[in-house]
Amino acid sequence: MGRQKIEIKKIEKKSSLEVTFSKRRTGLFKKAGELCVLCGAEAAVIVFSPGRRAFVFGHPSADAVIDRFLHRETNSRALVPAGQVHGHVQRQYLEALGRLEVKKEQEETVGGDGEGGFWWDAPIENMGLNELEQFRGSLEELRKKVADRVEEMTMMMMMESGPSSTAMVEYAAPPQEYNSSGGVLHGHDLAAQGVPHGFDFGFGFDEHLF
Amino acid sequence: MGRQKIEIKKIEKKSSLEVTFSKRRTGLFKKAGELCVLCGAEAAVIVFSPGRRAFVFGHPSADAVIDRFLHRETNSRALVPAGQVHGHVQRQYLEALGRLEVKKEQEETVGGDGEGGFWWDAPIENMGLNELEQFRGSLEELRKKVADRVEEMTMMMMMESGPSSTAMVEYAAPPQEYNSSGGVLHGHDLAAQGVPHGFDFGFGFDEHLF
DNA sequence: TCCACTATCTATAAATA
DNA sequence: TTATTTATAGATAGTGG
Repeated sequence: MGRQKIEIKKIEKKSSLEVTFSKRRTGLFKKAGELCVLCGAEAAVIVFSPGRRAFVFGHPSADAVIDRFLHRETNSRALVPAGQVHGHVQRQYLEALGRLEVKKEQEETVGGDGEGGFWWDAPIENMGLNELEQFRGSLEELRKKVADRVEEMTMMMMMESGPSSTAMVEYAAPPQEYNSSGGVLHGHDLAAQGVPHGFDFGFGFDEHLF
Repeated sequence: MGRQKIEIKKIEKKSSLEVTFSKRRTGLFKKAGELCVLCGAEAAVIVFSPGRRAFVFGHPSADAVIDRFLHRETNSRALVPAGQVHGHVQRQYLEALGRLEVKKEQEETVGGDGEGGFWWDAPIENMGLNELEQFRGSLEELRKKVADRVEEMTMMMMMESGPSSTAMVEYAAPPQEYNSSGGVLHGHDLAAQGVPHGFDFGFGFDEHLF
């Protein structure tokens, strides 16, 4: 919004950066305040400037909101960064990449023979109604899993700006399930049964972000 | 911004409030993200919906920023003695951290070894931009594939029910669901109770100088 | 069916380069 | 200060629980 469009990447010119920081921080706080008033929400915003100064907004107060958050006294369906993860992830990723390649090849031969295909390519022509219904449910769950994953990745990519990363991931999980599971990156439980998890077809920040 | 100007005061119509909350929260997070990228800042935003759910944004992570804020890990020219005001919260934070650690461990086991996980569960946190893009492409492909498959099956099932069935075969999920459009206001807006109405922007601003 | 969001489209108000 | 990009009000539909 301004005389010209800008790319969302780090501003190099120090003076511009400072001006922008100041203006946008103000705008951010204002919007947070409006959200609170308009919707009766409670919110806290903490911003550290590149110069390491802390700016805080809070309603009813930053501490109150943080406190409430830390208590997780709610169905934390929080969006939190999936960020900084442990060292061996890199290796995991490489392995995953490997599997990915395999998958692609398999996909190319889809329809060919039953052996190389995936469960979702099973012939449905001969299934009974019940079987079909179940099968479809599984497909839908898989679809959500994938859709969620795509969304998550989109978020990550939006924020991606070098080696550091930001993303919003659903912390999901109602309170009672908290101790046993609670991340979108899961889905193992069902996977073990050969049944993919969840479903949804909403893409959030798919197109008009940044 | 929008079809018409609105006053910044609590929205009374519940359905509008919910829609507005969702949209503005999204916008707020986006702006926070832009501020971080543009200015190399770190920020956390915590929002509690009137429905009392927590939504959190953070870069590099909400916990990191909150931690930094609570510990005043900056050149302490703090206006408020950290220990005094925040001691309580700090302890809670540590407790929360503990829970978090547990969660992380669980997450780590997901993609742990080659077997058991699916490729789409690969950790994306440390992927580079290119890799992310590729990965996302694959996910999108899969998503389409699955979506098509679901559609095909839906068709099949409709045929399968045949001309005899009384049609109302509640399809478990997507094809045609009822809609829940506009809501009558109900009233258990608990969160709003504790929130002072009609504020004029004199609240909550708090700059922590260091 | 209700609840609490989330998505999408357009016209227009606001943020901001 | 503006010109211009963006966010979002309003209307409506869809989602998962």
